[in-house]
Amino acid sequence: MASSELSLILNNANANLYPEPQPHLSMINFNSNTMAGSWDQVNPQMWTRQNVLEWIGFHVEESRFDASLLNMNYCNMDGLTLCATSKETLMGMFGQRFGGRLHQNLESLKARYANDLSENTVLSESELDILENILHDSFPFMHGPNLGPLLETVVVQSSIPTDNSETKYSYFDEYTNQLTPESDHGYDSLTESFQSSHAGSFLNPSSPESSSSSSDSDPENSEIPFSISSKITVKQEPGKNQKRGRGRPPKPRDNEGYEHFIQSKKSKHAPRGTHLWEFIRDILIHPEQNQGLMKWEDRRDGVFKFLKSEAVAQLWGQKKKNSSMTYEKLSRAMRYYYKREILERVDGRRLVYKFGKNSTGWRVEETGY
DNA sequence: AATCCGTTTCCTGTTT
DNA sequence: CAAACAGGAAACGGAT
Repeated sequence: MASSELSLILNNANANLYPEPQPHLSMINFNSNTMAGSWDQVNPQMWTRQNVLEWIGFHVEESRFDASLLNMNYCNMDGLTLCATSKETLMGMFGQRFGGRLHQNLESLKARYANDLSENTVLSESELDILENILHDSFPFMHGPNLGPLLETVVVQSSIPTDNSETKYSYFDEYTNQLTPESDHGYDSLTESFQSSHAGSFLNPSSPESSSSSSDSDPENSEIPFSISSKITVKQEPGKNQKRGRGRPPKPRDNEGYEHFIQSKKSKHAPRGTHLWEFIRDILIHPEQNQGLMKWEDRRDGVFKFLKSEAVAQLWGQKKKNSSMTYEKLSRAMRYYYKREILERVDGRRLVYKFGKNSTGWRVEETGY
């Protein structure tokens, strides 16, 4: 291949995949390992505040949403409260897109546990009254008609089966071509220009935590607008079907979840740029951008192939500011992934690899296509 | 300062 | 024969 052609490919691919560094992003890392957290194993109605935070964080990561625009007050609620929140309200709190996305995902999670719940989640009249009052308190900006659906969410939706096909990941459609699904290290990608143009206005207009990096973000003083589960309990047969994690829940201590929400990016594994496997994944899931560098061999199984191995290596090197990167060296790093089960071996097929169980963000269900 | 992690570099040998 | 694959060993650079 002529070197000019190669450099053209590299420049285009890099420009497409990684357009502009975006310093304001990635201020928050909700979960450095980016897999769904423990919330994924638990009925949303049983989520602790921590679970809710992790869940929001997961979606922030996954959609590469600019977390600094979140109003943290809106994130401080438990699962029951969350489940009681209507789509409209979520959109009001988190914006049309992100709120809608959260809602969609919440619906499918609720549906997943609908059967368990239908027999247990019955609120008494008095509980309903209390709930209604709480909801009024929690959403003072909402009036009459909005609360009806909110209540219905708690009482009715938990028993709705998975029939609302429209909700199933359909939110991905509008993101599909722009989003890099979750990634634990917030490196720049083509999603970011998208981010900045969509994350705007709705959130955080008055949030005290918004951008101030200084001393004012004091979680102790932040308001906690929602708390239902602390005042109301869902009726359950004692000891029956209590779908919650084993043992003692992670030490919560009010507002610590909030703290964690803010801090985790700083404290845990800070961003170190992308990992190789994420880089590869992102090439694959943006086929329109990848200049024929790689292709899926089996999309569902996560099997893929290098078409231009040296070009990919150059691109990787370019990203790491290492002009001497070669496929030979890159492939050594790939082979290290076998042990960690980020990749699986594919025997007898040259330049073919397969994503393993410890990789995320490449599946159809995750990317939406 | 020490250590850990995820590579990067180099190398020898094997397979396709 | 060339290109890939396999992995050991050691070095490296960033982060904790």
